[in-house]
Amino acid sequence: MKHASEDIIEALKNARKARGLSQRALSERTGVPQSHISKIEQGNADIRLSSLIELARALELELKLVPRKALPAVESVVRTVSPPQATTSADTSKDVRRALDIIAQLRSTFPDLSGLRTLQEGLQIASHVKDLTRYQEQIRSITKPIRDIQKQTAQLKKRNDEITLPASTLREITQTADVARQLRSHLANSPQLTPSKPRPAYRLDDDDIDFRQSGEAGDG
Amino acid sequence: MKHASEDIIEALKNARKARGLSQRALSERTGVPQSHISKIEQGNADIRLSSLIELARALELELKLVPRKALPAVESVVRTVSPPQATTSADTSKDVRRALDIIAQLRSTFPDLSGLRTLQEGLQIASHVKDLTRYQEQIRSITKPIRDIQKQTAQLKKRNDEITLPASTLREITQTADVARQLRSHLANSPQLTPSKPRPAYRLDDDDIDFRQSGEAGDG
DNA sequence: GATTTTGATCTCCTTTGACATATCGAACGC
DNA sequence: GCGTTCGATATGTCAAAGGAGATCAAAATC
Repeated sequence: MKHASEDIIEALKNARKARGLSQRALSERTGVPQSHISKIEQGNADIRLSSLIELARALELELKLVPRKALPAVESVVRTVSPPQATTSADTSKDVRRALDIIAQLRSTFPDLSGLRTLQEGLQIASHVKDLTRYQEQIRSITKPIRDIQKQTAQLKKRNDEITLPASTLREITQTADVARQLRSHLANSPQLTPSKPRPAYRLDDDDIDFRQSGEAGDG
Repeated sequence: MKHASEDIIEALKNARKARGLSQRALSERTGVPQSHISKIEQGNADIRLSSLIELARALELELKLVPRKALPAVESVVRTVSPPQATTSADTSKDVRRALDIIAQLRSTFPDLSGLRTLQEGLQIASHVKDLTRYQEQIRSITKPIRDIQKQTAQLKKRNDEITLPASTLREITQTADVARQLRSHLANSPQLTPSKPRPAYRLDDDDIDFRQSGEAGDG
């Protein structure tokens, strides 16, 4: 249905996840059925004000009507007071591992997508870095699209025999690959990389990649 | 029905009035029937998110989900960016005159309510002050309850023959009377009072009161 | 590999918002 | 007085939310 409410709904969803709550957990706190929460987060329900407030309160959020004029200032304040989020480095590592699994699947389905390999390279290097705190944002911007793509293909798999990727998805892969390339060069210069335990000539795993600033020059 | 949505609804209502829009005018802009807007502002409708956003946008407001932690900061910012409101002194004078009319009615119905006399005194003094800008807030906090009380009694009048005031209303009158007393003492010291045209020994109108710090001491 | 968790989806039924339309009393202006 | 505007209400219709289930596939966990 997609209302103009997207932002609010998105914020609600993010808040729930940020607090580590499942839909069912939130359902128990609020009395709102899980099925309904799902519909809401999907954007398939035009929720009532009382319900919205109820959900928001359970997530320690308050609904505010702010003058359009004051919006930028308010957003800035919110960003300052409650920083982007405290994702732990451990969470990020988990994300990386999960994304690598997904990429492995995807690569077997789409062997000819070079972008996937670039993504894999970037993430594999990242998976060997102990503290990913500094790279959280970059990594998230890689892992998130990957999960999205997987969901897409999963849906396609259910219906069709033939799996095809829409142009938009291909473009997303390309863009994300750029981020992965950036990440790789950042990490290559990182003091964090040399450490851990000595690895035989940088050969890491079975399918692992040599990540010393390997040429591949072109960046776009 | 009274949901926790009160604040939002109140803000919406205030925003409409601040922009000088009638319910019908807002209705035309948004397509939402006036009858519905009335119900909403009355608190008798649990509005849907899409409708709320629509109304808000028409009033140049944006709905925001802000972390409870950031609330004070946000409220402060909003106050700074969009100042309290520009009620004109003329509007205030009008409010005062209207409230005086209402009090006259109320006093004839409830001759034994001394609080009403205190209110009348304060407002009558105010009605002779040219520029009420400095006292807008105080005056509003007097006139608003008066109008509310009138609405209550008006409703009672429709049903019953006997008109009685609930204890809560009596308490409201007492509290408001305190504000009126404050206002009177403020105005008594105001340079604005002496002015206008010479009045015969401060006898103003037919039912007017001598407002040089007149005793009347007792408050109960 | 087996089990639990999670989120999406469906059904059945009740409640209620949204809209249209009309009326009402109070207040204001002419 | 007379017409207008304002906000509050009433009635009837329709679509969608709310609520209580249950089911299911994919993920996460062990």
